[in-house]
Parts: sequence; C-alpha cells; structure tokens
Amino acid sequence: MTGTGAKRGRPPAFDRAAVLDAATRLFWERGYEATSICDLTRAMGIKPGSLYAAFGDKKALFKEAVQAYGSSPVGAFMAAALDEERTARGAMARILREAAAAYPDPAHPAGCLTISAAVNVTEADDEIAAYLRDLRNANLGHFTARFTEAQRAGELSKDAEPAALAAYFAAVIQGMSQRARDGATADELRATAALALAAWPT
Amino acid sequence: MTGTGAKRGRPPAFDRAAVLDAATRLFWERGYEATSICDLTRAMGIKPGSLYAAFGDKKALFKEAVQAYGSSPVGAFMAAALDEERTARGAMARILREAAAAYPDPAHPAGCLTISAAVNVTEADDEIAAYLRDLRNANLGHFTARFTEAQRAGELSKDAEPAALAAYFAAVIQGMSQRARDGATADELRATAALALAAWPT
DNA sequence: CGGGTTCTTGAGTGATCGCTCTAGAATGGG
DNA sequence: CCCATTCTAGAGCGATCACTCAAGAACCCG
Repeated sequence: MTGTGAKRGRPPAFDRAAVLDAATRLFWERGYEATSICDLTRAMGIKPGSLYAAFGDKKALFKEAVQAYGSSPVGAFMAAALDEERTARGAMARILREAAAAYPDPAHPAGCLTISAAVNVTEADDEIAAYLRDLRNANLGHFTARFTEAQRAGELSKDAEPAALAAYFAAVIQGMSQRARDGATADELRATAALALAAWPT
Repeated sequence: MTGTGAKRGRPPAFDRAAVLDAATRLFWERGYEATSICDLTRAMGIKPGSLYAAFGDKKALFKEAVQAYGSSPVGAFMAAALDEERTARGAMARILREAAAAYPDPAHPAGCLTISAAVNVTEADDEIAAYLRDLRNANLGHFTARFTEAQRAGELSKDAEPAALAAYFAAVIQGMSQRARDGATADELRATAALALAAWPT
C-alpha cells in the first residue's frame, strides 16, 4: 500500500519482542485466564491501549505468546531432537533428558506452557483450551510418525505398536511437566526419564 | 448445646450430599476458578444464600468437594490398591489398570480432579493450588513408602530406588489423566499402563 | 393457633474482568 | 514550521466476580 516501509507518526516506545516475552512468562507461570490484562500491562510495562493496538486482544496475545514459546529453546527441543537424531530411540532419549533439565530450570517458569497454561478455563475460553490441546495432540502425532518410520526402517520390531509407544511417552512427558510444577528436581526427573526409556522394546 | 438433635425451624429443601456431588462434578470438569458461584448454584439447584449457609465460602465448598471426590470410587482406587494388594508391583499394576479404565470413563469428567482442578489459579487462590499440590505430593509419598517397604521385604532388589520409582509412576499417572482430558481412549491408556509397568525392576 | 427458629429468595454490594475511548505527546513529510 | 499520522496515558465502559442481607416462607413446640 504505502510502498516502502516509510515510518510515519510517533514511533512505539517499547520493544515488541521484549514485551511479548514478558507476557509469555506470565502466561507460562499462571495460565491463560489466571493472568489478567492488568497483570500483563504491569509486567510488559505498557498501557492497555498500547497492548490492544499491538496485539489485538487477549486471545491473540496468548497465541503469539505460545508461538514465541515454541520458538524458544524450551519450546522447541522436542522438534529439534526428532529432526536431528538418527534413531527414534535416540530422539526419545534426548527428549526425555532435555525435558528433565528444562522443566525444573529456575531460569523460567516450571514445566511446559503448552501442557499447563489452559487446563482450567471457562466456557468462554474453550477455544484457547482447544488450541493447546490440538498442539499437544499434534505433538503426539509427530511421535507416532517418527516411530512408524523407525519400524519401517527396521529400528523398531514388527510387533511394536508405534501409536501406543508414542502415547506412552507423551503421557510421561506431560507427567514430568506436572511434577516439575509440583516441585520435582532435575535429579528426580532424570531418574523418571531413565525409567521411562526402559519401556523401549528390546 | 441444644442437647438432643431436635430439629427446629424450616428444614433444608435440598440433599446436602447430592448438591455437593453436583458441585464436585463441576469443579472436576472445569477446575476451581473457572467454575463460578453462579454456575454452581445453577447446577446444585440452590441459591447463593443457601450455598453460603451450607458450605461457608467457595474455598470451603471446593475442599469439601475434593473430600467427596476422594471418597468416591474414582478418587479412592489408589489407596485401596496400595492397601489391598499383596505386592507393591501388584498394587502398581492394579492402579495403572484402574486409572486407564476410570480416567476416560464418560460417566464422569475425564481425568483426576486432584491433578487437574487447580493448575491455573490467580495469586488470590494460591492456597487452593497448594492444597491439591500437597495431596499429589502426599500420594507420591505413599508410593515411596510402599516401595521402600517392598524393598525391605525383599520384593524389590537392594539397588532399586523406591523414591525414583514412585516419582516415575506418579508422573505416568498424572500424564494419563492429562491424556484422558485430551481425549485418550481407555484402549490407549491401557497400552500406556502396560508399557509403564515394563519399567519395573527385574 | 402463636412464637421461635431456620431456610429460601432475589436484589444488591464493591471489586475486578476484558476492553475502549479521548486527549495529548512525539514523530516524518511537505 | 505545520499538519497528518501514530503512539501513550488514564479514565471509564458494561459484565461478571464472590459474597451479603433483608424479607418472607416453612417447619417444631407449646
């Protein structure tokens, strides 16, 4: 429309990525509904008007926060492991190991935002709960796909069940996130990860 | 004070246990903060005045609901298994099997109330979140105690780690609850339970 | 039946929710 | 400089939150 991105008018007084990061932390800590616009504006250092002009509404801000989380190390380690590791077992071992280290890390809120930020919502925000549920189920799908591929490639025996294995590891990881939020240490989670991997078919 | 329990005045028009059950269902479905007093009075079939007279306030009602849940089959099966099964492994196998059946049962809200009803709360209700977290950690303690006893009795080898094993199974169970709320079937959860038990020390 | 007691009803409390709007401040283009 | 444009600041919108209270209805005892 305006051709070159010529800037006109008063420039924003805040760094969009920085305030989005602050919002992400808050949603990560408390969850979607338990975090109010007032909480957000206080933590982001901006006023409601600026927030709505920059991000739309609370739901849109949350979805952007989830995207930002997904691009951060803590949010991206599963996809990275699935992509980079040579074997499915290696990928799973790495995911469990990294989850055990990341979930209780005091440098950020405990556990996984995708797992815990929209467990309790009112009917009005069912859409938000569904948004995260779909992400979790998509992740489960990625596990299943990787395991199916491993079976085809001969890494996994013919009588193993990729979907069952994927669901099992998804449950373990979600449980580890919850345990981290309940105060589990990295040591405890490392032990859980090690035991979980024992279920891998001979 | 009044000696015999002679009834005086207008009798209550509702069954206390029945309306508490309705409240429990609602909290189980949506969680603590996402369930409003208005939602509760509608489902319980009573007015705010009656609710407050009978249960105190929202927090007290919730705690009574948690107690009621803990006395129901779905809330009590873990304690029953730990108490009734001869071996620690047998108890854990039964717990996993029964969780797989109970958590996705459409006869009631999915998953475990204790695990999922206070994940997202505002600062004002941190007490409620702590209340459920303590219940979960106490449950982990029961697992640890049972496994330690099993090790003493020779069922579990000397080099097994009761606390690590307990934390692992606690994580799996919490993950199964979450998976049930995400739509996992009883079949999926049964498979998860079977795989989880494979981690039991030789 | 009358008096004492307890419960129900429904309106209403202040606080907070997500969100909006207006007035003014800060910029670039002409 | 002056104006169009875009941002900030802060008051304020209706709705809903948990919760309360006054008035009347329903019971037991005498």
